[in-house]
Amino acid sequence: MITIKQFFARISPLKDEYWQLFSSKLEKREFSKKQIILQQGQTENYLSFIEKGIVRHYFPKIENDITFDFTFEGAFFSAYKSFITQSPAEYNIQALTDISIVSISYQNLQKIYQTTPKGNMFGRFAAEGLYTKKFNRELSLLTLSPEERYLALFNEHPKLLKQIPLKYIASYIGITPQALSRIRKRIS
Amino acid sequence: MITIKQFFARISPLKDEYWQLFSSKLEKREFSKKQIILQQGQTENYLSFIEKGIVRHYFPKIENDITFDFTFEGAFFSAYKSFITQSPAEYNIQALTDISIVSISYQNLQKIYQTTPKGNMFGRFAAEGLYTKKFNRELSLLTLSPEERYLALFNEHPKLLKQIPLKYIASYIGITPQALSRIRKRIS
DNA sequence: TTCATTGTTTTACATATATCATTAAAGTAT
DNA sequence: ATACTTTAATGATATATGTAAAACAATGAA
Repeated sequence: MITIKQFFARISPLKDEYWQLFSSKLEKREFSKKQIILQQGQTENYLSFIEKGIVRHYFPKIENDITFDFTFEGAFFSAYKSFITQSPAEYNIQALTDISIVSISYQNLQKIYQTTPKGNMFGRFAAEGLYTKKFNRELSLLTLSPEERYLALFNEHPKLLKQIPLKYIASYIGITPQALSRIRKRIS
Repeated sequence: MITIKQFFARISPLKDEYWQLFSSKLEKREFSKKQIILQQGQTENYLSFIEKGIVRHYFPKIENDITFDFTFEGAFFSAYKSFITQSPAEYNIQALTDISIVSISYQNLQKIYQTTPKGNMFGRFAAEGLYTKKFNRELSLLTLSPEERYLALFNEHPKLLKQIPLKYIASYIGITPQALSRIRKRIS
């Protein structure tokens, strides 16, 4: 469990007065395991911070979903393109565990942008974080083997990973569930 | 050859008055083939539009560079993270051909942001484009085979691809030059 | 033009993953 | 508890890519 307040406290340029403004706009939301948080075709209304739990981003397919992202405790998520353009999302977001998230709506974020000159700081911070994550992901897919990607993920989130079904992790790594099962056997 | 003015004409929300303001800040720059546009460690000062030529983004390595991006005519490029945070770039950007680009500096872009209420529109547009490119790239690396990635790239830029050394394309696709050589033979 | 360097292709072999099939285990619903 | 469904593990086989070495081609510098 990591509260958004703790998270903010670590971002030095964002002072108390900003937090006051910001926290007044936050909405606490809860979802149960396997629940769909955002469905393909809906427009993303929130930028969300995970206080507890794990979230999965995927393209729903008849045969096999394509899982392309996980978000863990202490990080922001959103169907970002849908959020900033306010157009329909291309994919689903799902709770993999029971989760607690804290969200700010598109409308409220716009208000903050307009209320204070430093308003954009948070939006930029979130955008940078999401962009950096995608960038690192690209490098991971480009330069590491599936086994190395699994180990990297495992080292970052050893406990949390145990709560994710193997087939989703396999898809995220870019291999079949069979192959991941063998990798696990090999490295154990 | 695609001018930035033609590009702007296609973005309907950005009207003439915006173009007037914007174009006055643009700097035309030229680089010759193989020239380094931005070196690792330098801070990116520009967001640039390619009117003519091809650009390569890569991590310089002793043994083998890691080429992770190409930008072609008619698109924007920047060491984006370096640009928005005004901190040192992690990688190199190089001209693969003689190129003509049109750039706007960080300072001038900030001025535009402050001058007009619609100022952010352009910045957002550029950011969206770069984010979308990374997103599609992630899907490509996740769901396509190296051969399929090569064919996709080839179909998008059949002529331009001929101007890029095989080893850079191989790195971008995530395979060795030998493997790409075999793929080319196989599909020809 | 010549020589040296760099880039590309080819061959041989090792290996990891894909695919298909089967069995075991876990999870879900009745 | 039982039956049913989904997920995971295992085995056999095929294939694409990695690696290493060598030949060949293209490029650039002197």
